Amino acid sequence: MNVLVQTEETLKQEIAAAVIQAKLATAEELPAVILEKPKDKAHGDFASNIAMQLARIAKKAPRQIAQDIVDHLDQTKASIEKVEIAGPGFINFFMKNDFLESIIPTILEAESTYGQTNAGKGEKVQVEFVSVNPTGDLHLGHARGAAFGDVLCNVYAAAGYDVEREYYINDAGNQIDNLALSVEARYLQALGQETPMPEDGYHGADIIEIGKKLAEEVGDKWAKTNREERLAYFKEYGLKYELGKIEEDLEAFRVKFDNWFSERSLYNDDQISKALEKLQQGDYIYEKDGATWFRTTAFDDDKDRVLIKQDGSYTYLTPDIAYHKNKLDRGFNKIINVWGADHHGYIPRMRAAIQALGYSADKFAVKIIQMVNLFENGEKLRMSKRTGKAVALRELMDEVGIDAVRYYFVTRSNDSQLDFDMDLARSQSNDNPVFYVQYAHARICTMLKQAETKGFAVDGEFDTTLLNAEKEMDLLKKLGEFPQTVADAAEKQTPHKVTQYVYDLATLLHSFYNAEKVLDADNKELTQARIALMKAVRITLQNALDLIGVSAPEKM
RNA sequence: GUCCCAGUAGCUCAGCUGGAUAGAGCAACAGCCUUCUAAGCUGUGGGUCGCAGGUUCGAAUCCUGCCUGGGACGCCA
Repeated sequence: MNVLVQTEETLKQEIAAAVIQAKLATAEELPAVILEKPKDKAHGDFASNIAMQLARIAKKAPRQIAQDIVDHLDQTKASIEKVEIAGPGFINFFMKNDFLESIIPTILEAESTYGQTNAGKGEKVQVEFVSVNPTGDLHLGHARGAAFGDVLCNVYAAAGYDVEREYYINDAGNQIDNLALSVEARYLQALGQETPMPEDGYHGADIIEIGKKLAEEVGDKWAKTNREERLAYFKEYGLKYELGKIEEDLEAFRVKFDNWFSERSLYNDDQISKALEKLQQGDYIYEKDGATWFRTTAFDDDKDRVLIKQDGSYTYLTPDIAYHKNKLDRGFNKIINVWGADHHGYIPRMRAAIQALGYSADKFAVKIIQMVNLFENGEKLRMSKRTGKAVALRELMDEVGIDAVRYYFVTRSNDSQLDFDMDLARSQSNDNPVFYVQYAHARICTMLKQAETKGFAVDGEFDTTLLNAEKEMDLLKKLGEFPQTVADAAEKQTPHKVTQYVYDLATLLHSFYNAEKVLDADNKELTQARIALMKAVRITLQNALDLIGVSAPEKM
């Protein structure tokens, strides 16, 4: 198990015991003991604010309380080297260094599994993301959602959750009919006929491509047949083409789904009417103005929502409710939807639906991916699917590189808008932090190769107690944090914490590299210990990069 | 008008459940390669944490109001 976490737990227990022994509070009154890792090393390895928290209960000055706690603390049991009371009443703990000794062996043994925990206890989680309508290319904004969703899933899996990735295919409804009409227009144009695009048509280059392809494959065959048949064929043709392209692009972006869920399948076995029935049973449905309404205001929505329009067709919401029912019925403890910022207004009605279906609202979570503003030549570019001028994911991967794009997108918090500068991304300069991290990994690989040629045993015995330099201690502590960082990232659904972590670790490695020489023929013992340290850092860097979906090159 | 997100260094952004002197990268400035990769390291300068109240031992963080930017408010999807 994770040594650092264990040390922390023991310390917490000892503090709690000391508080009770010192009669500062009863077991019932005692608040949860919180240990933080101080930013400033002068404040020790852990710091506790328990004395301040107890000020009211114990009716004493915080510093006096802190002193009482320290007096009753079993320092040996908690592996404490030194305790200090500081500031308004913080207790700073300096731990014995031996708590770091087991970190390297732990990592070397765990190897690619280092960082994994059972924090999630096998809880079943489903993440639905991307889910772009199959009517055009994936663009920049989708890339952000794809990177976020994918890394979130990786993090979940590493933290011991049972996670499934799903893509919801909107293969029914209006937009698909529009696709057929757009394909038709492009097809006829490819045959040389003057044909206007439909009003709500899709203007992307991919549709032009489909038109040309069709014209080449079948000539004017479809120009002569009746329109209904033609459109039906074009719909399926376009759908298949677009989906294929999306899947291909995503796979190139290193995103693979476990499940591609078709909206149409909901129609096939009456899932929509069953969902409607369920709402009906709860009396959340009523008729008005010739339409069928869902009383979402019963669950804090602004207004009620139409489910069945006057013309008898469903709104987008209706099959979506059935879809969410389907997901929950599959037994997930939590379903997470990753949506673009423009859909955030949709959350209250979906949450209402979840509750009206009889599920607890906290099983349902939405992660909103804020907009990406694209800059080129210092100018902001508009992203519009309609006009087809958006920068495609494919283009990004070709020009910027997959590693850089993925890394960049998961560096930022999902609910912050971000600027993407095409010129900067293209430049491949050292402005790009992904190289910084990859370089750290490559550096270690080079050292390890050198070690072999210089006759050091790369898999030999080593004594970690020799690692006493400040930079070595910093590295060890950081290495020990990794499993907790991953577990935190999963629990808080903040994959960017892993990116921050890997960057920090790379910084410590570079700093260490410049301060200390690893391969030293005059000090074989220390060299062996440092080689082991380097191996542990390399493994951790690689594992973290794997979570982000970025490659860990052996040389650069 | 209602709702959501954001507002932190010149720029792009971190800041965990409230904690000690608010951080990083880029940009600026000054150093470091006969020694394991300089895509690196070390140091310096740079801040009314949008504004005003409140909560308390303590607020960038929580609450209220306001300001600014973006987005959403369809029997579209």
